[in-house]
Amino acid sequence: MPELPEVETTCRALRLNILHQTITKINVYEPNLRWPVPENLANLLLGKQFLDISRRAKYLLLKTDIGTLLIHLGLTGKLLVLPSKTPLHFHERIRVNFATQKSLCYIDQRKFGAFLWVEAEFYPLAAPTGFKSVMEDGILNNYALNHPLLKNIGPEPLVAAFNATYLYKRAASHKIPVKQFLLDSKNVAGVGNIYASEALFGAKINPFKAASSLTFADCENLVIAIQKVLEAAIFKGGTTIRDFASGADERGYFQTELKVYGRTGKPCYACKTPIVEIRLGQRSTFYCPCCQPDVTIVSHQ
DNA sequence: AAAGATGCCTGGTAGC
DNA sequence: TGCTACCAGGCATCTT
Repeated sequence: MPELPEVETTCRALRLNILHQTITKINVYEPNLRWPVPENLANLLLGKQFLDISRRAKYLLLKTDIGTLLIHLGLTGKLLVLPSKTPLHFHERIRVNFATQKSLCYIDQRKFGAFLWVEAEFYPLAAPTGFKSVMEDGILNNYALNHPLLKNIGPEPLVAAFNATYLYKRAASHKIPVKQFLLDSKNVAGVGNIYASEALFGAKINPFKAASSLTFADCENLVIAIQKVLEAAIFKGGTTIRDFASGADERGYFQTELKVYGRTGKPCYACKTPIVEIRLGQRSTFYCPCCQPDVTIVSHQ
């Protein structure tokens, strides 16, 4: 499933491959994604160019002069840039053809993704607090978009606004386990199930620990761990960008570096203790009971 | 008002 | 072999 690093890698690949190319044809083979694909999508996009491509959480924002195409990859979505003559993929739902004889192919087996349209009148807006650094860092290229799906999303994990001070303050009012806290995009954008477990391992924090009981030091460690694991995955994804053009992108980016996710019963890389799998908020959660001890306070008389 | 819990969408796969 | 349960991300909706 595409996590934030995959979406970011896709974003960068699209930027390299399809910016400023005139759209010549749009085929919608399956209009019933998570929400219906706008019926007039082809009319809207014909003759247009994508002038800017950015990411917010796990959403891709492809901007034209009249509006923005908002894409979410869902569970199984994939965007590939292929030669226009490439035969239709079995699970291909949408294809956007360019004058350059390239095509943007949206392949999504389970149709959980989304292709939505946001009129230009809803942007640009002043960047919300904390997002200016995105551009400054040169890591991401976000801009504000006034859309209901985006407006309640918390800070991007890789920007300066996401720091221990923010996290400590935010977590203080949330009594749920920190694992679930991290999965709520209102708290931090785009941290999915895999990276939540991985980051907690990196920070040596038990996933059951109440968010509100995190110490400031916990938050410092957690911010660093989240950023480290995401950046490492993005770096890895970056080395596979060429695959987007060849269509040979079948590898996934995170299979190599996972330390706890999916490693139930296997020895912890740090201490050899078997990794434990539990359910937390209907989600698989993995941790090392030795490296991430449950720190429930036991009172002694 | 804000936090937390639950349900839903699809389709492949594991287990029987 | 054919059936059911389960799982995934994240939004909508309901409850507290």
